[in-house]
Amino acid sequence: MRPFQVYDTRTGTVRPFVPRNPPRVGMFVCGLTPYAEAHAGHGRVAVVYDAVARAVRRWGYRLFYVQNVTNVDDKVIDRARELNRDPLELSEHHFRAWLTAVEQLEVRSVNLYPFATDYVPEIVEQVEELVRRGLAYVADGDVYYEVAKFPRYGELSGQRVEALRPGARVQVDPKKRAPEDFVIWKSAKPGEPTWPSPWGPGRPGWHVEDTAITGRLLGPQYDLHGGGTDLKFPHHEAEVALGEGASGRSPLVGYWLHLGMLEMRGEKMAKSVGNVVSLEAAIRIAGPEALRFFYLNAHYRSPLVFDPDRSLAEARQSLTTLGAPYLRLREELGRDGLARPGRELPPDLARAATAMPEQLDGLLANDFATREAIAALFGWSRTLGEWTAKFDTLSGTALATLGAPYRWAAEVLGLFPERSLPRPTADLSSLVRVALDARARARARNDFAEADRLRDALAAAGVVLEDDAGATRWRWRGAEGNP
RNA sequence: GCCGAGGUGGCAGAAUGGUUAAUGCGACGGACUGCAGAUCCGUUUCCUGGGGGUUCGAUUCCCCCCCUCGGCUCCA
Repeated sequence: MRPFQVYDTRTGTVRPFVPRNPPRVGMFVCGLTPYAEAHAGHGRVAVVYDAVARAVRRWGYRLFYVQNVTNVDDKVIDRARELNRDPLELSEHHFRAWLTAVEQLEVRSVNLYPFATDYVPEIVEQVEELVRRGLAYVADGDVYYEVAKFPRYGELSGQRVEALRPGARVQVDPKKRAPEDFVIWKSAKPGEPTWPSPWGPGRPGWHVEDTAITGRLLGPQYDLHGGGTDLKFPHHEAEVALGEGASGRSPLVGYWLHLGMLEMRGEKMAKSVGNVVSLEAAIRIAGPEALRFFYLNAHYRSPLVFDPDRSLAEARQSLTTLGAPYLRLREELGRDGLARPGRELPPDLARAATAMPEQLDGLLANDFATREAIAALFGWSRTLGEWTAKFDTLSGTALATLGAPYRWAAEVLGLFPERSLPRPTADLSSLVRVALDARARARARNDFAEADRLRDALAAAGVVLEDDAGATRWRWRGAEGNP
């Protein structure tokens, strides 16, 4: 297991990571409330924690990664009512769309997406335990957590209960003993999905679902908890109070990893502002590889400016530059294979290539500094710049050696997925070659009108040409992740 | 008001108590092209919100102020 360090919000410091039960690591990330289309900010959550999970696994830990789905809550119910749809069906629909989107983004590391409604028995059990311990009280079919009974409340976020401004955004519920108390079980209202409970039919409050799920799947104490920084308070603070209150053990979470917000030209991305770019649209505009690159091209804790007119185009250009040598390598290897004869690498270059993955791990092991790793990868692409013209002289093994840093990026950062490889369709390739020959002959007799006509026709068929010194290269459009 | 995260070149965005403050985008120039594109090479010396302090030295550490973003108890 490779040691690494990580910033923990609770202590406000970067600390060496020490799992509770090595090599096992439990990680929970607050997932979607699928009441509407996911937006580009949600995509950052999916991609960043995916990269975290990939790295932790690469470093030899046995990670179990859970991302919950809040498929029943006020927003889901309200929205379903507006649309005259069933709430659970509505959230199921948006969750499916979410899965489709994140799969395009190469998010492959989540072990389980538990739905809140599948954990109602665990939720009820936890609420009962809290009532039994005197930390929660029943009022008219609702159950509230009594914050005053949990002295550590506020430790995660640094909030002092007496300094809060009650009702700043949310109406204070008159049934509460204190404004800071929060509901953990809600009595049924007409037309809402409900479940039986000792306090009558009702449904879970928001915060408990997470601790009930993690209690069941990860135990009373686990290692990593992620989510947007906007959830730090009250949601994560409430999770601490619930989880530690119910189990009597502290801390609930070893390391809290909070993700910076995606900012739309200095404003938060929000439906009310009307500046939301849906995740699906961002994927369509940028291409999934470039969008993933965009998210990882900043430190996860920093806010990240998302300018729809610039960010995605810039990410796409950057990724093309970064991957250009790798694209060439894969073209050569895809055609001739590893056994291809040719020159071997100068020893220092071979050594540099072999050493890169370890260096990249080292950079990432410092609080998941994906941006640092990407900068180093750009350095590698620049090193290969002068070699790209000579790739056709190198042996297959030499080419594979040069590709090591990119394979690291594919494994850990999820860049350069296999699907962006040139399509190896030999029969079509021979047809393309026929057209290229015709075009070469046209050019030889200076018939450029005919040459351009052939080039345009090939382009229309998805074949991109590059005239280079002496030779014309071609590849399928989309090979660089450009649909 | 309180809590938290931030403020770095035209833009995005790293890092650091100390020679030229990464990297990318953009821009400009060049190579290659019939042209275009892609690719490659080079240039882009005057960039760390403001004011104090500590220090031989501060962008980094401390204090005050300004600004932005997130949160303030079922919230986008």
